[in-house]
Amino acid sequence: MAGSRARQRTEAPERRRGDLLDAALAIVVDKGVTRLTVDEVVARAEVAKGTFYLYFRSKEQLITALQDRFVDDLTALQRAELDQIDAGDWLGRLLCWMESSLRGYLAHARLHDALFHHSQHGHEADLATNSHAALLAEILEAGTAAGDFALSTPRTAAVLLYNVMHGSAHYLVEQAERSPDLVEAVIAESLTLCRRYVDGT
Amino acid sequence: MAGSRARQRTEAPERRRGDLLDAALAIVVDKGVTRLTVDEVVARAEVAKGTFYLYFRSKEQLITALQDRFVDDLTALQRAELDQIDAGDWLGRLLCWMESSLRGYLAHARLHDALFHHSQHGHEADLATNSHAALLAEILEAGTAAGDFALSTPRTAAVLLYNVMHGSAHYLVEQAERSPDLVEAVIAESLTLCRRYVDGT
DNA sequence: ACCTGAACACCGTTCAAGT
DNA sequence: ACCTGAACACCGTTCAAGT
Repeated sequence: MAGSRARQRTEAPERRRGDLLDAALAIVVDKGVTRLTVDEVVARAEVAKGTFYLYFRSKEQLITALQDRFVDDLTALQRAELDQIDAGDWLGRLLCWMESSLRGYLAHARLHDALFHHSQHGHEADLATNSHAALLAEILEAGTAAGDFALSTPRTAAVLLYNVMHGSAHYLVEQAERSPDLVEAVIAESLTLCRRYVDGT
Repeated sequence: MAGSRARQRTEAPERRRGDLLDAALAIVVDKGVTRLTVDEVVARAEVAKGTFYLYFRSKEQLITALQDRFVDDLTALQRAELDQIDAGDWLGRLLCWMESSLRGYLAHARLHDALFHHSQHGHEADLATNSHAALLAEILEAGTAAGDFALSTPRTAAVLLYNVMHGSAHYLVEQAERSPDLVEAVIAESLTLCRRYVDGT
């Protein structure tokens, strides 16, 4: 999207780095992480091969940077959605988090799958490094404090529910014959699980 | 474990294949899939490099074969555990599946992590190809038929609960300071989730 | 300071030649 | 039929030389 013509000898470093990330993103989307080569990244970004290593320590660190950007973007979008919900409606927030996460991941299925389904160190459900899971933890803690949720350890519950969401999204992405019905069924069942789980007995 | 001395010029093909798998397994455990090289596999199995390609189409197919063996072994063990539970106790079976899966994965944490946390095509929650998830689906269907579980779509529920288990196990494996307390807390919370979820309202 | 691209090292895969 | 290992191809990383 950032078309640069008549490139100067040197660019603002942040711009260069962004160009490389954008180039890598496009490649990952259509070939996956494994078949992405540094050669192709630098060709697309129109820089020499050595330049790549001025901005990234390795191919692996490039992928990590892409993952971070992906999660941060998604979380920011969701925070905006959540802000539309009435203060105090904690169950509503939880269901919103679950449903919009599932739909969000599905909307970016190819990228999500390509980025996360292979890497060495997944943040996955780690509340300390995954801002998306942390958002869920916030909701569960607040709802529990408000007396709406019957959870003895909201942060542990966040890990479990994050995995329900993440695994379900992944499952839907993998299903070759992914009918809209299947998507809706999995989302509905995920919301039922949320409701019953936080409700206590 | 299978010590072969004074190797013959040719071996029984199944034996050869097993030797290669065993060699690969040992390497994966201590270096991970990415740093496993075909060179090291053939060195450990004491065959020439070309021989590897008589038994496996590629390095990737070797990893898939290792994954399949891992899941099959684990499922077989669990089936034996489940057979010890009173017929008709479906909640007991479900809780047994959840707890013993978590403990089983943790016991083989390094291998599980090394094998599955990077691959291109995860069976993950696919009931058709993952015999371990299928076992859970069996329990949920039977328990629902018996009227013990209030699940409208047991097979979808199986996907969700499989992801709770798998994700939680993975989370525990990742946690650097994994205290026994954390393990117990996550297991207890997983069982609570199971109970509340299948119980209905 | 930032950039270049040739050279290097590593490793997955193939294949002509052996028994 | 099964096995060998040298040769090939590919690609991540480095580094001496340029502006």
